Order: sequence, then C-alpha cells, then structure tokens
Amino acid sequence: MPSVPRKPDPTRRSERSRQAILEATRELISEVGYAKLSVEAIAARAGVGKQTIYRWWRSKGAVVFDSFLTLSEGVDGMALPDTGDIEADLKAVMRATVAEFADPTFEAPIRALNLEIASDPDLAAQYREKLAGPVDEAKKERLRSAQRAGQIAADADLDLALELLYAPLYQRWLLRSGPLTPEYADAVVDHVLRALRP
Amino acid sequence: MPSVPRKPDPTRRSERSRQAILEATRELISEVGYAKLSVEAIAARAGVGKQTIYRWWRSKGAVVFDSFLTLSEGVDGMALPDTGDIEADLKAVMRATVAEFADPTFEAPIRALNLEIASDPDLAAQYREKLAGPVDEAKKERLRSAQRAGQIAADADLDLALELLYAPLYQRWLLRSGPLTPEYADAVVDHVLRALRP
Amino acid sequence: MPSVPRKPDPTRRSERSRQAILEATRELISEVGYAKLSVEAIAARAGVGKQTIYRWWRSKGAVVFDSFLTLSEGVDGMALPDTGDIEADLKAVMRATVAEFADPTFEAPIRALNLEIASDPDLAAQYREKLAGPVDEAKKERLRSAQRAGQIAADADLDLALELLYAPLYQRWLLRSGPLTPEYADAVVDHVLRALRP
Amino acid sequence: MPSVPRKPDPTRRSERSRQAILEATRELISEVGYAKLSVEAIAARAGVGKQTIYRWWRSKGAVVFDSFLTLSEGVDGMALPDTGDIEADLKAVMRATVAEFADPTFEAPIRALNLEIASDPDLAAQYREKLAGPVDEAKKERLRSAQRAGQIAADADLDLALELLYAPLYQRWLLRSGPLTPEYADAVVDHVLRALRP
DNA sequence: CCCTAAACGAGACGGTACGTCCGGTCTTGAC
DNA sequence: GTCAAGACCGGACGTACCGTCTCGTTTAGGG
Repeated sequence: MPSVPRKPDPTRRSERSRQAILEATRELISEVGYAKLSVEAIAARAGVGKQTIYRWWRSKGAVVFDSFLTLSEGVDGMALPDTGDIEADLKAVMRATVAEFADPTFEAPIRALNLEIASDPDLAAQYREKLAGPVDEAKKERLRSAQRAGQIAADADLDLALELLYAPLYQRWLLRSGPLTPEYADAVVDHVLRALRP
Repeated sequence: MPSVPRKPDPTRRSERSRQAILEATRELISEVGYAKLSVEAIAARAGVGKQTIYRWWRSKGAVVFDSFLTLSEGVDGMALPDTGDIEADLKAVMRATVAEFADPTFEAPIRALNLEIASDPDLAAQYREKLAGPVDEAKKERLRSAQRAGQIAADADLDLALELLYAPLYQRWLLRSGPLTPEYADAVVDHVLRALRP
Repeated sequence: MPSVPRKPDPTRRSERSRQAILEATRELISEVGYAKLSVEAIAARAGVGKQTIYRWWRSKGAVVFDSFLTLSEGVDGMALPDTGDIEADLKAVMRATVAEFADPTFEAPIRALNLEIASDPDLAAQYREKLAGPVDEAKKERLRSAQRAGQIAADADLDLALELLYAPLYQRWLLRSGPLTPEYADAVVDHVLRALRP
Repeated sequence: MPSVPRKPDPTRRSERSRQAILEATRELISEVGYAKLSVEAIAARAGVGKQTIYRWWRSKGAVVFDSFLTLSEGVDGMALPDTGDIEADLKAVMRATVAEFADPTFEAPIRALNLEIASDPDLAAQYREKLAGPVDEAKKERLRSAQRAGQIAADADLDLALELLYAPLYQRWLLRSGPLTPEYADAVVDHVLRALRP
C-alpha cells in the first residue's frame, strides 16, 4: 500500500491557524534568525500541530515566503512618485531601497527570503509573480512616463533598465561587497540615466 | 579543568585528509545539492573522522568555501584578453560568464558558494579577499587599459563600472528572474559602455 | 456552556456502520496484527467516520472485544459432548482447544483479544460475563454430569477443576513456553482427573 | 544507496547510559504505567539521546524486558526452601507468588513485562532463557528432592507439574478471572500433589 | 410530506510520539 | 598529537495516529 497522500480540501482550511503560522514565522525570523528557524518552533509558537503546517506548505521555505506575501499584500496598486524629474524620483526611490537594506529589522527577514528564493526555483517563480512582478511594473510605469517626457530613450529596454539600476544595490547588499550608501545609489542612477539618454 | 580547546598544530595536519575532504565536498554538492550536504556525508565519503573536519573548519560553510578556493588557485596571476577593443573584450568575457552560469556542472556548486557567502559575513570577507578580489583586479586592469586608450572616461569609478556590468548577470542567475543569454550580456555591455564614455 | 456531550441515541444507530466497523477490525487484526491496528485504519477500511467509532466505543480495545462478541454469538446455548466417558470427552475438547490455538487464522485475533483483556479490567469483566462465562458453564455442566456418574468427586470445586485443565494450555500458548500438542492436552487431562477422583 | 545500517560496536558502549536507561524505564513504568511509557520519556529521564536507545534495543519492549533482567540478576543461584515436607514448601512458595501478584508495586511492571512477552516471540524466548528458566530449574530441583523422598511419583513429568501448579495462578492474575487468595494457592497445591502421588 | 434533529462520511485540527538524521563533542586505539 | 572510527547528547525532521471538532449530507421519525 503506497499510501497515496490524498490532498487536503482548501475550503476547510482554518484561517485562524494560517494567520497564526505566518505571524509566528515572521516573529521567529526576527528573533532567532533564519538559519535557526524550525518548523517545530513555528508550530509551537503558533499553537498549531506540525501536521497543519505540512498539510498546507511544501517546505519551510514556502512558509517563510508566504509570511512575506502576506506582509506586502497592500503593495499591489502602488505607484511610484512622479514629480516630472526622473533623476530626482529615481534617486529618492533608490535611496529608500538602500535605507531598507540597512534597517536591521528588515535585514534578517529579507535575507532569509532571498536565500530561500535562490535555493528553490518554484519559490522564485512565485516570487516573480506575486512580489517582484507588481513592484517592477510600478517602476517601469515611472520609466515609461520618463520616456513620454523625453528624459530617456523611447526605445529603451525597461526590464534591462531596472536591472541596471537595482542589481548593483542588490549585489552589494547580498554579498556585502561594499558600503551601501545614498551616494552610491545616486552614482548608479547617474550612470544608468546616462546610458538611457535619448 | 574546563577543557580549554587547545588549538591544533597546523604543521601536523594531514594533507591527504584535507584534500579528500575538499574533494568529497565538491562531489557531494554536485550530486545531492547544497541543501542536503552534511558534514557526516563528507566525512564518510572522504574516509575521515568528523572531528578532523571540525578541527580545521569553523562550519560546513567554511568547508564549502575552501573547496572552491582550491579549485581556483591558479587564477591569481590571471589577466583578461586585451585586443584594444574594450567592447569586444568585455562582451567576450561577459558571454563566458553567462556560459559558466548556464553550465549545469558549475551551477550547483557556485550557487552553494553564493548562499554560503550571503549567510556568513566572515566568509563574505574571505571571498572578497581570496576569490573576488584578484579577479576584479584583473578586470579593472583591463578597464584601466581602456581608460588609457580613451575608450572610457578617465575619471570613471571602476568598482562601480564592474558592478554595473556584472550585477545584472548575477541577479538574473541567482534569482532566475529572466533568461541569461549572450545577447543579454551584449546589451548590458552596450549600455554600461555608453554610461562610461568620456 | 461546557459542552455536555449528550449521549447518543442507540435506536438511531446505523447497523450497517456497526457491522462494517467490526468486520474491518477483524480483517485488520488478521492482516497487520494487533500491535499495528489503528482506529484510523478501521475507519478507513469500514468507510466510516472516526467519530462514529468514538461515539459507540470507549476505546480501541472495546472495538476489538466487540468484534469477537459478534463472532461467537451462536455459542450461547452450546453444550459439550457427553458420551458418558469424561476422560474421552475432556480429551476431545482439550485437543480441539489446542487445535484452535494452533490455527494461524485464530492465533492473531485471539491473542489481540487476550492482550486487550489483560490490560483493561473493564473489558476483563465483560469478557467473563459475555464470553467466558457461558462457555465455562457448559464445561462445568459436563463435569457435573461426571460427578453424577461417580467419575469425579462429588464435592470437587468445578471452577478450580476448569482452571487446572485449561490454564496450562493457556499459559503455554500465550507465553509460547512449550509445544502445544494433543499429547500435552491428554497428559493434563490424565493428571487433573486423577486429582479429582472420588 | 540502501543505507546499510552498520551495527554498533558493543565494546564502546557506555555503561553509564545503559544503566540510566534501564533505571529510567523502571521508574516510568511504576509512575505512568506501561501503556503510557514512551521512548521519548525514557530518553529524557535518563538524560540520553533517543538514538542511544535505538542503537542498542530493537523496540520499547526490549528495553522494558532488559530493565527486568537487571532487576533479577541475583536470582540465578537461588534455591527453594526444603523442609522435607513438599506440601508445606509448595504452599509457602505459591502463597508468596500470590502475594507478589497482589502487591501493587509489582503488579504494573510484571503485567507490562507479560504483555510484552505475549506480543513478541523473540522476547518470549529470551524470557524463558534468562528469567523463567533458572527459576523453573530451582523449582524442579525441589520437586526432584520430593521424588527422592517418595512424596511424588518417580516418573512424574516435572515440567507439567510446574505448569499445573503455576498456570492457574497466572491465569487468574492476568485475566482477573477470580480472587487470588492464599487459600486458592493451597487448593491448587492439594490437587496437584494428589495427581502426582506415587 | 415536510421538518428537524440526530447520526453519519469526511477530514482538519492541536497534540504526542515515533524512528531517523545530523550537528557538534568526546573517547578509544592505531600510527 | 593527529588520525579514523564512531558513540554520545541533543534537537529537528517529516509521518502516523490520537481523540476532538467542525463541516455538509443522509436518514428517520413526529408534526
């Protein structure tokens, strides 16, 4: 008897347990760090049986991921500031990103999330669809506005533009390969805008 | 007497064991992946006592890291090709990087190494010093040659230049956020050179 | 309001479910053995909700016990053979008992039942009343007949007599402390009859 | 890789752990009863890793069994009292057995042991060899003495004699099928001696 | 004939324990 | 004193069941 694992019925899922698990996960990542996070501890903190976690998530990584999804659910309709000055606007956004990376409260969980995504292609796909996608779309919308204003080339590849802007920040932060300062953000913006000029 | 762990005498270290451990580590990362790599398995595969691993390395990550150091020992004196055409040279190098990332043989170990570095600031420092540093220096040397040839601005920040070039590739690869093609490498080079023009 | 568990109404009990549960129990004891018997498995096999089991039985042991009661319902009016020769009759009955103990079909369930009874005084009481009692009464009736025929002492303690006869068989079987052969049964009968002679 | 479970080296076994485990087992059986005894609890109480238990014992039952072996190690050379009066001596011994069965301190562990033996043929074999065997030999020695004294038949089957004596007590105790009194023990002895008379 | 209340199947839930794996420490005997 | 070997304590893993608790869905009188 190969014990066919019947799949659970989502309509009967306990929302209370789901919330408790995601909240416990977020708390524990902040408290003990991602490396020492255990399903056992999540279940205990959430007042939940371990099976309830394994029933609804494939892996610890999936729980971690979901705990972030929930955090940033309101981001969807988000739009970036548009003062008409693409350079100023980008620098503001990039400096905010730098500040977020520097904030020790965010540092640990975001790092956990990124390690999880880097390890698991499935989560990476979900990440792009649910988290990165909408945010990137908002950013590209701002770049399109700049295209219309003639501030960057009309035929610029906006996906590439985004990567030229953010990847250097991301890499410095993830690998700690250099100081992550507002000035650095500014320098990146200056260079990339130069590359994108009409 | 509180067992003061006298530190081992490196002169008596068994080179044979060291090699066996590093080799077993490389093999196992390729075979079972980084997530399922265990000290136990390394010791068994290497025909070595676990203590011998713990005696000489702080953590599993340190072993993984060292297993790469050994791999790339000959890289030190390396210089990049210099045909006089910075654009062609950069595209060649970047396309090689893309190919390396795409090679399934390298994929797993490099990913393991990067996860380890992202998790452990100490290893990150070692990484910069021992691995990234020399390679980056060679790359910067090529850029300096281009500066002298007037192909890129004399006052360009070469560290930044390197990051603008490599970070987009790195990010796409690590997060699987898009296709990693030679054309993509070319596009990045084109943009960055534009930003760096005198 | 502390959920007073109103007790179920037996008149509305589903006979179909009851039968399915008892049958599934018997099957599973034979198939996987008593130690690995689980309420979950019984419910699944019987196509029944777990609650239906817990509604009508106190414990797994109670189900096991009941599954035997049902098996041996027709035994009540049973009478032992009476050829007039107590020795021959007893030997026949005892040999039959030996055969039953040796039959692998009966072995597992009977053992399960005995372990359950040995663990739970309540079940033991039920066992005496519902199963052992009637059977013992039939056996004692045969002994009384022998008393009237002057084959065993008129003042013999028949309960003790039964125990002298059956306990040695039972012990050998339960603890596997020796071979359980027809000859052994005969020897026991011979000795006990000698002890009971007028 | 079928993970060949290499067998442990008994010469390196920790005697301290072994003792702690057996002692914890005895304590827990007395405290919480056999049904609620868990390997987890034994390990915790003994201050031992669970693996250390699973390394040296096949099952929980085997641990329980061993914890009894250790208890009764001094019994080996034991000899029964021999006043020359077999009836008096047997009654004394049987009454002692009755008392032991009645003692609530012994009740739980002995019952646990018997359930374990009844469930597991391997343990049953060990039981006969290590525990029951020596004790039975002492009892048979006393019976042989009675044979020499002409109190019981010279050709009596002493194994059978032992079973006729003890099985009724054992059965009454295990199944709680009747009161276990000194008088009952006496009655059994009287009958069995009558059956064994020369 | 419908209404309603109970029993029912299904199975999610909070838990406990399972038996396994591995981390990191400690011990033994060979070299 | 390092080494291979591996026992040890501890703790987390992912699974199996426990007994309880909803969920709709039958089902069977009583109105």
